[in-house]
Amino acid sequence: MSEHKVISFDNIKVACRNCSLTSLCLPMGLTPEDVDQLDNIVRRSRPLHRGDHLFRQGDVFQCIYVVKTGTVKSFDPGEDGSEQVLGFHLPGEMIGLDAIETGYHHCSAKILETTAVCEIPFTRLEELSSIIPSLQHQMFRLLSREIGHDEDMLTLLGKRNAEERLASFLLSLSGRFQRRGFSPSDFYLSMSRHEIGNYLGLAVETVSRLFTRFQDEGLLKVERKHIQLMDIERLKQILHNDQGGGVRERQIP
Amino acid sequence: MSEHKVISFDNIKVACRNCSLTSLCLPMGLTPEDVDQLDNIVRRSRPLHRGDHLFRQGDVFQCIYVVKTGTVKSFDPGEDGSEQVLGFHLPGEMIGLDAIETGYHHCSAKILETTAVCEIPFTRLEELSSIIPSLQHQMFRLLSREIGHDEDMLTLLGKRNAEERLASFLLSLSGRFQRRGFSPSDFYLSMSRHEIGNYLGLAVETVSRLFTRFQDEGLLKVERKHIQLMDIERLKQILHNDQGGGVRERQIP
DNA sequence: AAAGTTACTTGATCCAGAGCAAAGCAATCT
DNA sequence: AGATTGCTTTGCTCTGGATCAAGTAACTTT
Repeated sequence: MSEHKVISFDNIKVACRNCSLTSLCLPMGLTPEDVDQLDNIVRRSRPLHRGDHLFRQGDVFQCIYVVKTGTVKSFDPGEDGSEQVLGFHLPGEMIGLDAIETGYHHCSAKILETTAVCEIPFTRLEELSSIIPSLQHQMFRLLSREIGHDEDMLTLLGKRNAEERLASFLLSLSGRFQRRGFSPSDFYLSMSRHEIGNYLGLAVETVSRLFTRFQDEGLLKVERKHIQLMDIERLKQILHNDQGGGVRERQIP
Repeated sequence: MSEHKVISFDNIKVACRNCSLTSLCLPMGLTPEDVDQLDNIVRRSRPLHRGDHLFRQGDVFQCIYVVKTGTVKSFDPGEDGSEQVLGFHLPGEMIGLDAIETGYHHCSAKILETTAVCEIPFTRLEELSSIIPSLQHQMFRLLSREIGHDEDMLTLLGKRNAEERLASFLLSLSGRFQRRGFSPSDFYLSMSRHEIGNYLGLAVETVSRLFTRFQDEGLLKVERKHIQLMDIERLKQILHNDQGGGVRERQIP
Protein backbone atom coordinates (compact mmCIF):
# COMPACT_ATOMS: atom_id res chain seq x y z
CA MET A 1 0.00 0.00 0.00
CA SER A 2 0.94 3.67 0.02
CA GLU A 3 4.08 4.48 1.96
CA HIS A 4 3.84 8.22 2.27
CA LYS A 5 2.18 9.54 5.40
CA VAL A 6 0.23 6.61 6.86
CA ILE A 7 1.39 7.22 10.34
CA SER A 8 0.64 4.40 12.65
CA PHE A 9 -2.14 2.13 11.61
CA ASP A 10 -0.05 -0.18 9.55
CA ASN A 11 1.37 -1.17 12.88
CA ILE A 12 -2.01 -2.44 13.83
CA LYS A 13 -2.04 -4.64 10.79
CA VAL A 14 0.32 -7.17 12.24
CA ALA A 15 -0.32 -10.74 11.34
CA CYS A 16 -1.74 -13.08 13.95
CA ARG A 17 1.63 -14.72 14.28
CA ASN A 18 3.20 -11.50 15.51
CA CYS A 19 0.30 -10.52 17.67
CA SER A 20 0.91 -10.35 21.36
CA LEU A 21 -2.52 -11.76 21.99
CA THR A 22 -2.08 -15.14 20.30
CA SER A 23 -1.87 -16.92 23.60
CA LEU A 24 -5.25 -15.51 24.65
CA CYS A 25 -6.99 -15.58 21.31
CA LEU A 26 -8.20 -17.97 18.69
CA PRO A 27 -4.73 -19.00 17.43
CA MET A 28 -3.88 -20.45 20.83
CA GLY A 29 -2.38 -23.88 20.41
CA LEU A 30 -2.23 -23.79 16.62
CA THR A 31 0.94 -24.52 14.68
CA PRO A 32 2.61 -21.56 12.98
CA GLU A 33 1.40 -22.85 9.61
CA ASP A 34 -2.18 -23.05 10.81
CA VAL A 35 -1.93 -19.57 12.26
CA ASP A 36 -0.85 -18.30 8.84
CA GLN A 37 -3.92 -19.83 7.27
CA LEU A 38 -6.14 -18.26 9.87
CA ASP A 39 -4.34 -15.03 9.33
CA ASN A 40 -5.43 -15.00 5.71
CA ILE A 41 -9.09 -14.73 6.55
CA VAL A 42 -8.80 -12.26 9.43
CA ARG A 43 -9.53 -8.63 8.65
CA ARG A 44 -8.23 -5.81 10.84
CA SER A 45 -10.51 -2.89 11.44
CA ARG A 46 -9.83 0.81 11.43
CA PRO A 47 -10.08 2.10 14.98
CA LEU A 48 -13.55 2.52 16.39
CA HIS A 49 -14.52 5.22 18.84
CA ARG A 50 -16.43 5.47 22.07
CA GLY A 51 -20.14 5.06 21.48
CA ASP A 52 -19.79 3.39 18.06
CA HIS A 53 -21.77 0.24 17.59
CA LEU A 54 -19.79 -2.79 16.52
CA PHE A 55 -23.13 -4.38 15.69
CA ARG A 56 -26.71 -4.19 16.84
CA GLN A 57 -29.14 -6.83 18.00
CA GLY A 58 -30.87 -8.25 14.95
CA ASP A 59 -28.07 -7.41 12.49
CA VAL A 60 -27.20 -10.19 10.10
CA PHE A 61 -24.33 -12.19 11.52
CA GLN A 62 -21.26 -12.17 9.31
CA CYS A 63 -18.24 -12.01 11.56
CA ILE A 64 -16.89 -12.99 14.89
CA TYR A 65 -14.98 -10.08 16.42
CA VAL A 66 -11.87 -10.19 18.55
CA VAL A 67 -10.84 -7.15 20.52
CA LYS A 68 -7.31 -6.13 19.68
CA THR A 69 -7.00 -2.98 21.76
CA GLY A 70 -9.62 -1.12 23.76
CA THR A 71 -12.82 -2.31 25.40
CA VAL A 72 -16.22 -3.33 24.08
CA LYS A 73 -19.40 -3.92 26.01
CA SER A 74 -22.06 -6.33 24.85
CA PHE A 75 -25.63 -5.93 25.97
CA ASP A 76 -29.19 -6.92 25.36
CA PRO A 77 -31.03 -3.69 24.58
CA GLY A 78 -34.41 -5.01 25.82
CA GLU A 79 -37.74 -4.27 24.13
CA ASP A 80 -38.33 -0.98 25.89
CA GLY A 81 -34.78 0.24 26.33
CA SER A 82 -33.89 -1.24 29.68
CA GLU A 83 -30.61 -2.71 28.58
CA GLN A 84 -28.84 -5.57 30.30
CA VAL A 85 -25.06 -5.47 30.07
CA LEU A 86 -23.82 -8.97 29.27
CA GLY A 87 -20.09 -8.47 29.27
CA PHE A 88 -17.05 -6.25 28.94
CA HIS A 89 -14.55 -7.48 26.41
CA LEU A 90 -10.83 -6.88 26.72
CA PRO A 91 -8.08 -7.51 24.15
CA GLY A 92 -8.02 -11.12 23.00
CA GLU A 93 -11.68 -11.73 23.84
CA MET A 94 -14.27 -12.69 21.26
CA ILE A 95 -17.66 -11.12 20.66
CA GLY A 96 -20.68 -12.35 18.77
CA LEU A 97 -20.58 -16.07 19.52
CA ASP A 98 -24.23 -16.02 20.49
CA ALA A 99 -25.17 -15.10 16.92
CA ILE A 100 -24.07 -18.35 15.31
CA GLU A 101 -27.26 -20.17 16.15
CA THR A 102 -29.76 -17.95 14.37
CA GLY A 103 -27.57 -16.03 11.96
CA TYR A 104 -28.65 -12.78 13.56
CA HIS A 105 -26.97 -10.95 16.38
CA HIS A 106 -28.59 -11.81 19.67
CA CYS A 107 -27.14 -8.81 21.48
CA SER A 108 -25.62 -5.44 20.64
CA ALA A 109 -22.00 -4.38 21.07
CA LYS A 110 -20.76 -0.88 21.71
CA ILE A 111 -17.28 0.60 21.95
CA LEU A 112 -16.29 1.93 25.38
CA GLU A 113 -12.92 3.41 24.47
CA THR A 114 -11.01 3.67 21.21
CA THR A 115 -10.81 0.12 20.01
CA ALA A 116 -9.39 -1.94 17.19
CA VAL A 117 -10.91 -5.32 16.42
CA CYS A 118 -10.13 -8.24 14.18
CA GLU A 119 -13.06 -9.44 12.11
CA ILE A 120 -13.28 -13.10 11.23
CA PRO A 121 -15.87 -13.97 8.59
CA PHE A 122 -17.64 -16.87 10.19
CA THR A 123 -18.35 -18.89 7.06
CA ARG A 124 -14.69 -18.88 6.16
CA LEU A 125 -13.78 -19.71 9.75
CA GLU A 126 -16.05 -22.74 9.58
CA GLU A 127 -14.49 -23.89 6.32
CA LEU A 128 -11.06 -23.54 7.79
CA SER A 129 -12.13 -25.34 10.97
CA SER A 130 -13.07 -28.48 9.13
CA ILE A 131 -9.68 -28.49 7.42
CA ILE A 132 -7.68 -27.76 10.55
CA PRO A 133 -8.81 -30.01 13.39
CA SER A 134 -6.93 -28.06 16.02
CA LEU A 135 -8.75 -24.92 14.93
CA GLN A 136 -12.07 -26.69 15.26
CA HIS A 137 -11.00 -27.87 18.68
CA GLN A 138 -10.02 -24.37 19.67
CA MET A 139 -13.38 -23.04 18.50
CA PHE A 140 -15.20 -25.65 20.59
CA ARG A 141 -13.06 -24.69 23.55
CA LEU A 142 -13.79 -21.00 23.15
CA LEU A 143 -17.52 -21.55 22.85
CA SER A 144 -17.44 -23.85 25.85
CA ARG A 145 -15.48 -21.32 27.86
CA GLU A 146 -18.12 -18.72 27.11
CA ILE A 147 -20.80 -21.08 28.42
CA GLY A 148 -18.80 -21.73 31.57
CA HIS A 149 -18.29 -18.03 32.09
CA ASP A 150 -21.97 -17.28 31.68
CA GLU A 151 -22.77 -20.01 34.18
CA ASP A 152 -20.43 -18.38 36.68
CA MET A 153 -22.30 -15.15 36.12
CA LEU A 154 -25.58 -16.91 36.81
CA THR A 155 -24.23 -17.98 40.19
CA LEU A 156 -23.03 -14.44 40.81
CA LEU A 157 -26.45 -12.97 40.09
CA GLY A 158 -28.38 -15.77 41.74
CA LYS A 159 -26.45 -16.18 44.97
CA ARG A 160 -24.01 -13.37 45.72
CA ASN A 161 -24.75 -10.15 47.56
CA ALA A 162 -23.72 -6.70 46.36
CA GLU A 163 -20.36 -6.73 48.11
CA GLU A 164 -19.42 -10.12 46.69
CA ARG A 165 -20.49 -9.09 43.20
CA LEU A 166 -18.32 -6.01 43.11
CA ALA A 167 -15.34 -7.83 44.61
CA SER A 168 -15.73 -10.57 42.04
CA PHE A 169 -15.94 -8.04 39.24
CA LEU A 170 -12.79 -6.23 40.33
CA LEU A 171 -10.86 -9.46 40.74
CA SER A 172 -11.96 -10.63 37.33
CA LEU A 173 -10.66 -7.44 35.76
CA SER A 174 -7.50 -7.65 37.81
CA GLY A 175 -6.74 -11.16 36.59
CA ARG A 176 -7.51 -10.35 33.00
CA PHE A 177 -5.26 -7.29 33.05
CA GLN A 178 -2.49 -9.31 34.58
CA ARG A 179 -2.69 -11.99 31.91
CA ARG A 180 -2.34 -9.21 29.35
CA GLY A 181 0.80 -7.95 30.97
CA PHE A 182 -0.72 -5.00 32.78
CA SER A 183 -0.76 -4.28 36.46
CA PRO A 184 -3.30 -6.43 38.33
CA SER A 185 -3.66 -3.79 41.01
CA ASP A 186 -3.61 -0.46 39.22
CA PHE A 187 -5.93 0.16 36.31
CA TYR A 188 -8.53 2.39 34.76
CA LEU A 189 -12.14 1.38 34.35
CA SER A 190 -13.42 1.96 30.86
CA MET A 191 -17.06 1.58 31.87
CA SER A 192 -19.28 3.87 33.93
CA ARG A 193 -20.68 3.11 37.37
CA HIS A 194 -24.01 2.78 35.68
CA GLU A 195 -22.70 0.06 33.39
CA ILE A 196 -21.02 -1.78 36.24
CA GLY A 197 -24.23 -1.73 38.22
CA ASN A 198 -26.25 -2.88 35.27
CA TYR A 199 -23.84 -5.75 34.63
CA LEU A 200 -23.88 -6.85 38.26
CA GLY A 201 -27.61 -6.47 38.76
CA LEU A 202 -27.15 -3.53 41.14
CA ALA A 203 -28.21 0.12 41.22
CA VAL A 204 -25.63 2.78 40.39
CA GLU A 205 -25.91 4.12 43.90
CA THR A 206 -25.07 0.77 45.41
CA VAL A 207 -21.95 0.48 43.28
CA SER A 208 -20.86 3.94 44.26
CA ARG A 209 -21.42 3.30 47.95
CA LEU A 210 -19.51 0.04 47.76
CA PHE A 211 -16.51 1.71 46.16
CA THR A 212 -16.53 4.22 48.98
CA ARG A 213 -16.85 1.50 51.58
CA PHE A 214 -14.10 -0.65 50.08
CA GLN A 215 -11.89 2.41 50.11
CA ASP A 216 -12.73 3.18 53.73
CA GLU A 217 -11.86 -0.39 54.63
CA GLY A 218 -8.48 -0.07 52.94
CA LEU A 219 -9.25 -2.63 50.26
CA LEU A 220 -8.62 -0.22 47.41
CA LYS A 221 -8.23 3.36 46.33
CA VAL A 222 -10.67 4.91 43.88
CA GLU A 223 -10.48 8.17 42.09
CA ARG A 224 -13.15 8.25 39.42
CA LYS A 225 -12.10 5.62 36.90
CA HIS A 226 -8.71 4.99 38.45
CA ILE A 227 -8.62 1.93 40.67
CA GLN A 228 -5.79 0.69 42.85
CA LEU A 229 -6.35 -2.60 44.60
CA MET A 230 -4.54 -2.40 47.92
CA ASP A 231 -5.46 -5.78 49.36
CA ILE A 232 -6.28 -8.39 46.76
CA GLU A 233 -6.18 -11.18 49.34
CA ARG A 234 -8.90 -9.62 51.41
CA LEU A 235 -10.98 -9.05 48.29
CA LYS A 236 -10.70 -12.77 47.55
CA GLN A 237 -11.79 -13.57 51.08
CA ILE A 238 -14.99 -11.67 50.47
CA LEU A 239 -15.87 -14.21 47.78
CA HIS A 240 -15.26 -17.30 49.87
CA ASN A 241 -16.95 -15.80 52.86
CA ASP A 242 -19.56 -17.93 54.57
CA GLN A 243 -19.48 -15.07 57.04
CA GLY A 244 -18.71 -17.55 59.81
CA GLY A 245 -21.48 -20.10 59.56
CA GLY A 246 -24.11 -17.91 57.97
CA VAL A 247 -26.97 -19.96 56.61
CA ARG A 248 -26.96 -19.34 52.89
CA GLU A 249 -28.98 -22.40 51.97
CA ARG A 250 -30.99 -24.41 54.41
CA GLN A 251 -28.90 -27.43 55.22
CA ILE A 252 -30.31 -30.70 56.49
CA PRO A 253 -29.01 -31.18 60.05
CA MET B 1 -23.26 -59.21 26.03
CA SER B 2 -25.62 -61.65 27.76
CA GLU B 3 -28.83 -62.24 25.86
CA HIS B 4 -30.87 -64.12 28.40
CA LYS B 5 -33.21 -61.91 30.33
CA VAL B 6 -32.72 -58.38 28.95
CA ILE B 7 -36.33 -57.48 28.95
CA SER B 8 -37.22 -54.22 27.32
CA PHE B 9 -34.38 -51.84 27.03
CA ASP B 10 -33.44 -52.90 23.57
CA ASN B 11 -36.39 -50.76 22.64
CA ILE B 12 -34.52 -47.80 23.94
CA LYS B 13 -31.68 -48.62 21.62
CA VAL B 14 -33.29 -47.13 18.58
CA ALA B 15 -30.98 -45.49 16.12
CA CYS B 16 -30.85 -41.71 15.89
CA ARG B 17 -32.63 -41.90 12.56
CA ASN B 18 -35.69 -43.40 14.18
CA CYS B 19 -35.60 -41.16 17.21
CA SER B 20 -38.47 -38.78 17.64
CA LEU B 21 -36.07 -36.18 18.95
CA THR B 22 -33.92 -35.77 15.85
CA SER B 23 -35.48 -32.44 15.05
CA LEU B 24 -34.53 -31.09 18.47
CA CYS B 25 -31.21 -32.81 18.88
CA LEU B 26 -27.77 -32.97 17.37
CA PRO B 27 -28.83 -34.71 14.12
CA MET B 28 -30.98 -31.74 13.20
CA GLY B 29 -30.33 -30.77 9.61
CA LEU B 30 -28.02 -33.67 8.83
CA THR B 31 -28.53 -35.96 5.86
CA PRO B 32 -29.69 -39.51 6.63
CA GLU B 33 -26.21 -40.79 5.78
CA ASP B 34 -24.59 -38.39 8.20
CA VAL B 35 -27.06 -39.32 10.89
CA ASP B 36 -26.06 -42.96 10.45
CA GLN B 37 -22.44 -42.06 10.99
CA LEU B 38 -23.30 -40.12 14.09
CA ASP B 39 -25.40 -43.02 15.23
CA ASN B 40 -22.36 -45.27 15.22
CA ILE B 41 -20.63 -43.32 17.95
CA VAL B 42 -23.67 -42.68 20.15
CA ARG B 43 -24.15 -44.93 23.17
CA ARG B 44 -27.52 -45.35 24.84
CA SER B 45 -27.60 -45.62 28.60
CA ARG B 46 -29.47 -47.90 30.91
CA PRO B 47 -32.15 -45.90 32.68
CA LEU B 48 -31.01 -43.69 35.50
CA HIS B 49 -33.04 -42.99 38.60
CA ARG B 50 -33.97 -39.96 40.66
CA GLY B 51 -31.00 -38.74 42.64
CA ASP B 52 -28.36 -40.46 40.50
CA HIS B 53 -25.49 -38.31 39.37
CA LEU B 54 -24.90 -38.24 35.65
CA PHE B 55 -21.54 -36.66 36.45
CA ARG B 56 -20.03 -34.50 39.13
CA GLN B 57 -18.14 -31.24 38.99
CA GLY B 58 -14.48 -32.02 38.47
CA ASP B 59 -15.05 -35.41 36.79
CA VAL B 60 -12.96 -36.00 33.70
CA PHE B 61 -14.94 -34.99 30.65
CA GLN B 62 -15.53 -37.86 28.25
CA CYS B 63 -19.01 -37.50 26.86
CA ILE B 64 -21.65 -35.03 25.92
CA TYR B 65 -25.05 -36.25 27.14
CA VAL B 66 -28.40 -35.85 25.47
CA VAL B 67 -31.56 -36.46 27.43
CA LYS B 68 -33.73 -39.03 25.73
CA THR B 69 -36.53 -39.33 28.26
CA GLY B 70 -36.85 -37.82 31.72
CA THR B 71 -35.35 -34.70 33.24
CA VAL B 72 -31.89 -33.78 34.42
CA LYS B 73 -30.82 -30.77 36.43
CA SER B 74 -27.36 -29.26 36.14
CA PHE B 75 -25.93 -27.23 38.97
CA ASP B 76 -22.81 -25.75 40.40
CA PRO B 77 -22.41 -27.33 43.84
CA GLY B 78 -20.46 -24.37 45.27
CA GLU B 79 -17.49 -24.69 47.63
CA ASP B 80 -19.53 -24.95 50.78
CA GLY B 81 -22.64 -26.70 49.51
CA SER B 82 -24.78 -23.77 48.49
CA GLU B 83 -25.65 -25.08 45.06
CA GLN B 84 -26.76 -22.96 42.15
CA VAL B 85 -29.12 -24.68 39.74
CA LEU B 86 -28.02 -23.87 36.20
CA GLY B 87 -30.65 -25.60 34.17
CA PHE B 88 -33.31 -28.27 33.77
CA HIS B 89 -32.80 -30.46 30.75
CA LEU B 90 -35.66 -32.05 28.86
CA PRO B 91 -35.55 -34.68 26.11
CA GLY B 92 -33.42 -33.59 23.19
CA GLU B 93 -31.32 -31.18 25.26
CA MET B 94 -27.59 -31.52 25.72
CA ILE B 95 -25.62 -31.48 28.95
CA GLY B 96 -21.94 -31.00 29.62
CA LEU B 97 -21.02 -28.47 26.95
CA ASP B 98 -19.29 -26.31 29.53
CA ALA B 99 -16.73 -29.08 30.12
CA ILE B 100 -15.12 -28.95 26.69
CA GLU B 101 -12.85 -26.07 27.57
CA THR B 102 -10.97 -27.59 30.46
CA GLY B 103 -11.60 -31.30 29.99
CA TYR B 104 -13.21 -31.45 33.42
CA HIS B 105 -16.86 -31.04 34.23
CA HIS B 106 -17.59 -27.50 35.28
CA CYS B 107 -20.89 -28.37 36.91
CA SER B 108 -22.69 -31.45 38.26
CA ALA B 109 -25.75 -33.13 36.79
CA LYS B 110 -28.38 -35.07 38.70
CA ILE B 111 -31.40 -37.07 37.59
CA LEU B 112 -34.78 -35.66 38.60
CA GLU B 113 -36.98 -38.48 37.32
CA THR B 114 -36.23 -41.76 35.63
CA THR B 115 -34.17 -40.81 32.65
CA ALA B 116 -32.44 -42.33 29.67
CA VAL B 117 -29.60 -40.45 28.03
CA CYS B 118 -27.49 -40.82 24.93
CA GLU B 119 -23.77 -40.54 25.53
CA ILE B 120 -21.59 -39.11 22.81
CA PRO B 121 -17.86 -39.54 23.30
CA PHE B 122 -16.58 -36.07 22.62
CA THR B 123 -13.30 -36.99 20.99
CA ARG B 124 -15.10 -39.12 18.44
CA LEU B 125 -17.67 -36.39 17.93
CA GLU B 126 -14.88 -33.96 17.15
CA GLU B 127 -13.34 -36.36 14.65
CA LEU B 128 -16.67 -36.82 12.97
CA SER B 129 -17.30 -33.10 12.94
CA SER B 130 -14.24 -32.36 10.91
CA ILE B 131 -15.33 -34.96 8.35
CA ILE B 132 -18.97 -33.85 8.22
CA PRO B 133 -19.16 -30.07 7.83
CA SER B 134 -22.86 -29.94 8.59
CA LEU B 135 -22.22 -31.73 11.87
CA GLN B 136 -19.57 -29.21 12.77
CA HIS B 137 -22.02 -26.47 11.88
CA GLN B 138 -24.68 -28.05 14.03
CA MET B 139 -22.28 -28.28 16.95
CA PHE B 140 -21.39 -24.61 16.60
CA ARG B 141 -25.07 -23.79 16.51
CA LEU B 142 -25.82 -25.80 19.63
CA LEU B 143 -22.97 -24.25 21.57
CA SER B 144 -24.06 -20.81 20.41
CA ARG B 145 -27.63 -21.50 21.42
CA GLU B 146 -26.46 -22.40 24.88
CA ILE B 147 -24.63 -19.09 25.14
CA GLY B 148 -27.71 -17.20 23.98
CA HIS B 149 -29.85 -19.04 26.48
CA ASP B 150 -27.48 -18.29 29.33
CA GLU B 151 -27.49 -14.64 28.33
CA ASP B 152 -31.27 -14.62 28.52
CA MET B 153 -30.99 -16.04 32.01
CA LEU B 154 -28.58 -13.27 32.95
CA THR B 155 -31.20 -10.73 31.96
CA LEU B 156 -33.78 -12.66 33.93
CA LEU B 157 -31.67 -12.64 37.08
CA GLY B 158 -30.35 -9.14 36.58
CA LYS B 159 -33.54 -7.29 35.66
CA ARG B 160 -36.73 -9.23 36.33
CA ASN B 161 -38.70 -9.36 39.55
CA ALA B 162 -39.98 -12.52 41.20
CA GLU B 163 -43.29 -12.53 39.33
CA GLU B 164 -41.64 -12.12 35.94
CA ARG B 165 -39.11 -14.82 36.73
CA LEU B 166 -41.69 -17.43 37.57
CA ALA B 167 -43.88 -16.51 34.60
CA SER B 168 -40.89 -16.76 32.32
CA PHE B 169 -39.95 -20.13 33.78
CA LEU B 170 -43.43 -21.57 33.30
CA LEU B 171 -43.66 -20.26 29.75
CA SER B 172 -40.27 -21.71 28.92
CA LEU B 173 -41.39 -25.13 30.13
CA SER B 174 -44.67 -24.75 28.32
CA GLY B 175 -42.99 -24.03 25.01
CA ARG B 176 -40.49 -26.81 25.40
CA PHE B 177 -43.22 -29.34 26.22
CA GLN B 178 -45.19 -28.20 23.22
CA ARG B 179 -42.25 -28.65 20.86
CA ARG B 180 -41.95 -32.19 22.17
CA GLY B 181 -45.56 -32.93 21.39
CA PHE B 182 -46.93 -32.58 24.90
CA SER B 183 -49.55 -30.23 26.18
CA PRO B 184 -48.24 -26.69 26.60
CA SER B 185 -50.78 -25.99 29.31
CA ASP B 186 -51.00 -29.14 31.38
CA PHE B 187 -47.88 -30.72 32.77
CA TYR B 188 -46.09 -32.06 35.81
CA LEU B 189 -43.06 -30.38 37.30
CA SER B 190 -40.20 -32.77 37.86
CA MET B 191 -38.35 -30.38 40.11
CA SER B 192 -39.12 -29.21 43.65
CA ARG B 193 -40.12 -25.70 44.67
CA HIS B 194 -36.74 -25.46 46.26
CA GLU B 195 -35.02 -26.18 42.96
CA ILE B 196 -37.21 -23.74 41.07
CA GLY B 197 -36.41 -21.03 43.59
CA ASN B 198 -32.73 -21.79 43.46
CA TYR B 199 -32.75 -21.67 39.66
CA LEU B 200 -34.61 -18.35 39.60
CA GLY B 201 -32.66 -16.71 42.39
CA LEU B 202 -35.66 -16.73 44.74
CA ALA B 203 -36.47 -18.25 48.12
CA VAL B 204 -38.68 -21.33 48.23
CA GLU B 205 -41.31 -19.36 50.11
CA THR B 206 -41.49 -16.75 47.39
CA VAL B 207 -42.03 -19.40 44.74
CA SER B 208 -44.77 -20.98 46.79
CA ARG B 209 -46.51 -17.67 47.40
CA LEU B 210 -46.33 -16.81 43.71
CA PHE B 211 -47.94 -20.09 42.72
CA THR B 212 -50.74 -19.35 45.12
CA ARG B 213 -51.11 -15.82 43.82
CA PHE B 214 -51.07 -16.86 40.17
CA GLN B 215 -53.77 -19.36 41.01
CA ASP B 216 -55.85 -16.77 42.83
CA GLU B 217 -55.56 -14.50 39.81
CA GLY B 218 -56.80 -17.27 37.54
CA LEU B 219 -53.56 -17.56 35.61
CA LEU B 220 -53.11 -21.22 36.42
CA LYS B 221 -54.10 -24.12 38.60
CA VAL B 222 -51.56 -25.82 40.83
CA GLU B 223 -51.84 -29.00 42.74
CA ARG B 224 -48.44 -30.00 44.01
CA LYS B 225 -46.44 -30.80 40.89
CA HIS B 226 -49.38 -30.67 38.54
CA ILE B 227 -49.64 -27.38 36.67
CA GLN B 228 -52.38 -26.22 34.36
CA LEU B 229 -51.81 -22.92 32.64
CA MET B 230 -55.22 -21.29 32.27
CA ASP B 231 -54.19 -18.02 30.66
CA ILE B 232 -50.95 -18.19 28.76
CA GLU B 233 -51.54 -14.81 27.14
CA ARG B 234 -51.72 -13.04 30.45
CA LEU B 235 -48.60 -14.86 31.60
CA LYS B 236 -46.82 -13.49 28.55
CA GLN B 237 -48.06 -10.00 29.34
CA ILE B 238 -46.34 -10.22 32.70
CA LEU B 239 -43.02 -10.48 30.86
CA HIS B 240 -43.55 -7.50 28.60
CA ASN B 241 -44.95 -5.43 31.38
CA ASP B 242 -43.54 -1.91 31.74
CA GLN B 243 -46.40 -1.63 34.22
CA GLY B 244 -47.67 1.42 32.31
CA GLY B 245 -44.71 3.75 32.17
CA GLY B 246 -42.92 2.52 35.24
CA VAL B 247 -39.34 3.70 35.34
CA ARG B 248 -37.28 0.57 35.15
CA GLU B 249 -34.09 2.27 34.02
CA ARG B 250 -33.42 5.97 34.16
CA GLN B 251 -33.94 7.29 30.66
CA ILE B 252 -32.37 10.48 29.35
CA PRO B 253 -35.24 12.89 28.66
C1' DA C 1 -52.24 -47.58 60.93
C1' DA C 2 -48.96 -45.07 63.59
C1' DA C 3 -44.68 -42.66 63.50
C1' DG C 4 -41.28 -40.39 61.14
C1' DT C 5 -39.51 -37.76 57.15
C1' DT C 6 -39.66 -34.43 53.55
C1' DA C 7 -41.97 -31.06 50.81
C1' DC C 8 -44.94 -27.38 50.67
C1' DT C 9 -47.71 -23.44 52.37
C1' DT C 10 -48.80 -19.43 55.08
C1' DG C 11 -48.18 -15.69 58.33
C1' DA C 12 -45.17 -12.29 60.58
C1' DT C 13 -41.02 -9.66 60.71
C1' DC C 14 -36.80 -7.78 58.95
C1' DC C 15 -33.27 -5.81 56.01
C1' DA C 16 -30.25 -5.27 51.82
C1' DG C 17 -30.49 -2.76 48.34
C1' DA C 18 -33.68 0.07 45.32
C1' DG C 19 -35.45 4.53 44.42
C1' DC C 20 -35.64 9.43 45.10
C1' DA C 21 -33.58 13.86 45.70
C1' DA C 22 -29.96 16.89 45.95
C1' DA C 23 -25.25 18.07 45.82
C1' DG C 24 -20.48 17.71 44.14
C1' DC C 25 -17.12 17.54 40.39
C1' DA C 26 -14.86 17.02 36.06
C1' DA C 27 -15.01 18.01 31.21
C1' DT C 28 -16.64 20.63 27.29
C1' DC C 29 -18.93 24.61 25.21
C1' DT C 30 -19.78 29.74 24.60
C1' DA D 1 -14.56 32.82 33.33
C1' DG D 2 -18.96 31.18 33.59
C1' DA D 3 -22.49 28.03 32.02
C1' DT D 4 -24.11 23.60 30.47
C1' DT D 5 -23.95 18.65 30.59
C1' DG D 6 -23.13 14.19 32.36
C1' DC D 7 -21.17 11.32 35.74
C1' DT D 8 -20.68 10.25 40.61
C1' DT D 9 -21.43 10.58 45.40
C1' DT D 10 -24.18 10.91 49.55
C1' DG D 11 -28.22 11.15 52.64
C1' DC D 12 -32.93 9.56 53.43
C1' DT D 13 -36.86 6.64 52.89
C1' DC D 14 -39.26 2.73 51.25
C1' DT D 15 -40.12 -2.01 49.73
C1' DG D 16 -39.71 -6.66 47.52
C1' DG D 17 -38.38 -10.54 48.80
C1' DA D 18 -35.51 -12.99 52.39
C1' DT D 19 -35.69 -14.97 56.72
C1' DC D 20 -37.87 -16.86 60.70
C1' DA D 21 -41.44 -19.68 62.57
C1' DA D 22 -45.38 -22.57 62.55
C1' DG D 23 -48.48 -25.43 60.65
C1' DT D 24 -50.14 -28.92 57.05
C1' DA D 25 -50.14 -32.39 53.78
C1' DA D 26 -48.06 -36.21 51.16
C1' DC D 27 -44.90 -40.09 51.18
C1' DT D 28 -41.93 -43.89 53.77
C1' DT D 29 -40.94 -47.00 57.10
C1' DT D 30 -42.17 -50.27 60.37
